[in-house]
Amino acid sequence: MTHSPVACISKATIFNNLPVKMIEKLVPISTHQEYFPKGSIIRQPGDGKDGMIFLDQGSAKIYSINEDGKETVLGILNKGDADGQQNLFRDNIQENFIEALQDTYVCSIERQDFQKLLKRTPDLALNLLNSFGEQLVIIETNSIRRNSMNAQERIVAYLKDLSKKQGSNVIELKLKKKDLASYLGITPETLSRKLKKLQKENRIKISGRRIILL
DNA sequence: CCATTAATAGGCG
DNA sequence: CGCCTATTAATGG
Repeated sequence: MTHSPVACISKATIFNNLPVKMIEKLVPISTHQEYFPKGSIIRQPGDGKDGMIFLDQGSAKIYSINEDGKETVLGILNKGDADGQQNLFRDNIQENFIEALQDTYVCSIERQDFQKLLKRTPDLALNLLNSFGEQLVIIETNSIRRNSMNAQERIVAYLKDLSKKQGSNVIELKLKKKDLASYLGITPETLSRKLKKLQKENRIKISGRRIILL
């Protein structure tokens, strides 16, 4: 498959309102189409990688590992999504893992290069800021849900979000159920039971990773 | 196929 | 609800 850097960058939502001219400026400072097979680690603590990444193809999960060796899924990246914008501004130590859920192609931009460009490109800064805001809302929403909603409510809320986002009552789960459970802050067992309960109550229909909202 | 991982089930605190 | 264990299903080589 041929790869156009411009097209690739355009797909990244943080850059999607930028004129082509500006995107072209990004091309020379970006690395394109690094390939990560399904299950491989894209980023991890101590890998020395510095900068942001975005997904050209595939999907990935962001997670951290606590003292007990258990992982908490913090978020999902889908095609066109970006992560690590913070790294463009501050010298961060990578504290999370990012793992490819499918065969994934990743493009990236280094902080140093980006900062220079940012200084001459105010529109870029604006877009980035908006993107930050969105992510903040998502993270906050999930955080609030974890604190104030019970397991079943969180599951339903999540399913509704996804339905809205995918524009259909038929939902395709990108995450394994154990990862989804982690993301929702519950155990896989509880997720499994609640889903079954919801199905029994005729609120959803489950077939594997496909769930239909009724 | 076999081996490993994921999902479900049931019991218990 | 989470944790533990057992069983079954799915996945990958």
